[in-house]
Amino acid sequence: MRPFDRAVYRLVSMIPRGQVATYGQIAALLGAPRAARAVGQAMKRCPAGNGVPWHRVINARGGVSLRANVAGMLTQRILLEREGLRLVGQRVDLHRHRWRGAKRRPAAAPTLARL
DNA sequence: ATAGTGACCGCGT
DNA sequence: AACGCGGCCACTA
Repeated sequence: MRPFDRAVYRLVSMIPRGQVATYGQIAALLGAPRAARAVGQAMKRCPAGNGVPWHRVINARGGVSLRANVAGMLTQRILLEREGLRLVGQRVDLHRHRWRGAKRRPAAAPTLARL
């Protein structure tokens, strides 16, 4: 398993029950604020039944993202509802449930480091 | 090493 | 408010 993937799973595992994080948020916490898509790919490859609360990762609009299997989307929504999240239509109320637990890392724009 | 891909994101119609 | 477009960057073939 790739280091990046592990880092993503480790972070996702810290999201408490009843709260959610966005792909971009996870990316930012990893120090790569522009790598939201990569986080999505990591989640896509997330092995099932490994204890990682994959359903707590949603997109910036509070919606469930899944291309391939529609069943997966429903599953995610059901899991979220089961955790008592307040849904506004098809979307999670981010203002209310966004995870604020992890500390930001020193930051210093990683994009600049690339120059 | 290079080119293609996408469970994203933010901004402009 | 909803939709489209282009940038992004880690991963894959």
